[in-house]
Amino acid sequence: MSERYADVILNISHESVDRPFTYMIPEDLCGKLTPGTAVQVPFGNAKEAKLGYVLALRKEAPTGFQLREILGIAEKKVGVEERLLTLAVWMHEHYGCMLNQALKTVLPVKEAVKARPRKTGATGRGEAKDALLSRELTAEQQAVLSELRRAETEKAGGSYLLFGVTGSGKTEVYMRCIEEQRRLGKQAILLLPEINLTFQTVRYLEERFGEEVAIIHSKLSKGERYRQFHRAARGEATVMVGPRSALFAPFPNLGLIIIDEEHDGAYRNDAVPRYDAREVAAKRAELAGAQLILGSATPSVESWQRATQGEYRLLRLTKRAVSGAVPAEATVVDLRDELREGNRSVFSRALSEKIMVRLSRGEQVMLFMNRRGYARFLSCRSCGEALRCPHCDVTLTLHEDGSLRCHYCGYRTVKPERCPSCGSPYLAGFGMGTQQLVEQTGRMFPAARILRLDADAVRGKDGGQSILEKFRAGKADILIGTQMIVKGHDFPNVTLVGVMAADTELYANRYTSAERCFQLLTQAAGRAGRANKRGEFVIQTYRPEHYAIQSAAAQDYERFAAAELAYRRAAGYPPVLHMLTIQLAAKDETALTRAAALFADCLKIATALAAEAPQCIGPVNAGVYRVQDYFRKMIYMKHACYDILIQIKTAAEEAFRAQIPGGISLLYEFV
DNA sequence: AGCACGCCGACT
DNA sequence: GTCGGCGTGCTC
Repeated sequence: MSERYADVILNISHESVDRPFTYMIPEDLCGKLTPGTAVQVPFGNAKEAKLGYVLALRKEAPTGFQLREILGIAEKKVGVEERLLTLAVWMHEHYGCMLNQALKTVLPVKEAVKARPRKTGATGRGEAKDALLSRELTAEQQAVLSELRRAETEKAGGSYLLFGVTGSGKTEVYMRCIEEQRRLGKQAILLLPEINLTFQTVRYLEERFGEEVAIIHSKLSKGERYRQFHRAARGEATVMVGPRSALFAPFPNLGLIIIDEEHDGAYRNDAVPRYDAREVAAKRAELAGAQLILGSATPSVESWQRATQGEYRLLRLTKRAVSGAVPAEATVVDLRDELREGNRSVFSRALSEKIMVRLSRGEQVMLFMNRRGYARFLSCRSCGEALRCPHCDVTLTLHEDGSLRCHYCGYRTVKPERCPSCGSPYLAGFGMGTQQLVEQTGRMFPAARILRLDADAVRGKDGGQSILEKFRAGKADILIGTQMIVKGHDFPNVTLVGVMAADTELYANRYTSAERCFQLLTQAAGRAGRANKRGEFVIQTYRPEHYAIQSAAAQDYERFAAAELAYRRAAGYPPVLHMLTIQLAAKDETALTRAAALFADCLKIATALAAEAPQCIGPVNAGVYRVQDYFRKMIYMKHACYDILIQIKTAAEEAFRAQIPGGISLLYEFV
């Protein structure tokens, strides 16, 4: 071995040392290091040795440095598999985070926790058996599987979009694919949105894969999490199931990555690095030569476009594998007509009639309203001023206990007696929230037992579990809530779902608002009617003609996707063009303005040097300009080629950092 | 991130 | 004269 030197990345979160350093490899470590090995190195004048990771081995040393020696291999650290390291570098470049932040993401647990006696799983064997396998596959499932198997023998890898209606048996297809990989001696990763990682799911998977499945979820302790990753690294586990972070399971011979409910927003990490698990999964699959399967009944438009353009192979499951469940019957109510006819209540006549029917039959109702609190804002009837948060550029939400709260920063104050700007005592609440909806529902249906589930109800005690259980047990007739209630939970006795104001989502100032609206409505529709009871679904709206509402009512995904893609094309939004958003934030507004202008200049210069010029918008103030006393400005860059955006961003950032001292935070996100 | 180096104010 | 403030700059 003539590789006498190693490039090491240090485990220090600071941009000034966020680059590799070259060290000599001492005699006794020769041949023992591979990319990803955790090592102890001397650094600067630091008294203690620093932890670092070998990034690459090299034969020649760079000149101009007095090289120092690696002290030794850091024990009790899981070495990073080489490809995972490559993945970290890729994430560093694509999401604008520091290398060591990317590393921390890729190796979620670095430190071994003292080995504790293993908890014997509370998993009772046998009970979940009936819920799974041994069922005959449908013809469609067979076809999908043989398609996947054929591709596997032709050449490893490939990406697939499994577009399957609810109840078409996607999960069974996943299970068979995972078993196939096991037979081939390869490992598989199954990603699920956190909300789907329920006790039942976990038990089902353990039934199916026994000791070979490693499951991670948010309630796991750090030590247990570490153990699961360690089992994957040592080959004790061959299947990793979990949320986004399960993507980084250190499997040596990964053969398959499945992302279930791929449209789910939970696949975007909201902390640094702001990665999209679907993109990272595609990259990891590419590096490992593994197959990638994205599954959904309502795919994201990005994935749909890729599938229709042949980048992903489209696999369809159009028929329900389970007989009985019928899609809910939808009614769209135009709220403008209600007002015209003199109905000033929040319940349209159609909705209140349908609620009455359910109540008389002893069936349950869910009402969805995407705004918590009592009233959206409090404003003065004399001068028109609304009460605003002193730290953010938003109005304060009125809560039923008389408090005024900021939903951005958590600021709280009591409702004043008089208007702070003119002294008038006439303050009135506008815009209804869930708390007021509970009140109004109680007035409208005095006999009904009502429960509320939103972020406020969830806070504290058991995270809303008792509310859900109470409702499931039939101890209430109507459940009122925010989007929390439409995700995941199934209540067999719910036969009516009402969306109080479908438009709130549409008016959100984002290019994805129609897609979000469609997804929420589709999920809400899915809550109505199970098995033998036909469900009904009522959408109240001021824009009944909108394609998101029309296609959600018709439960026609493809119609929605076509309309949405046409809109994205016309407006030049993703996935037609890639869009990089750059957010600059600072407490000092003047410094921010200066920094934003400087960044824009750096972008201009970087653009001039690049082969192709992206479209740049901004700097403009963020939709909510100030949050928690930080001012925020945005710059948007759009271009058909992803790499051009990365290249220009990287060059601009370098020039920018050379000129700006600090106090300005910079955030990148591909949207 | 750490730690040293360096160049100006009040102390035994 | 020197002890110590933290601005600036470097670490393979």
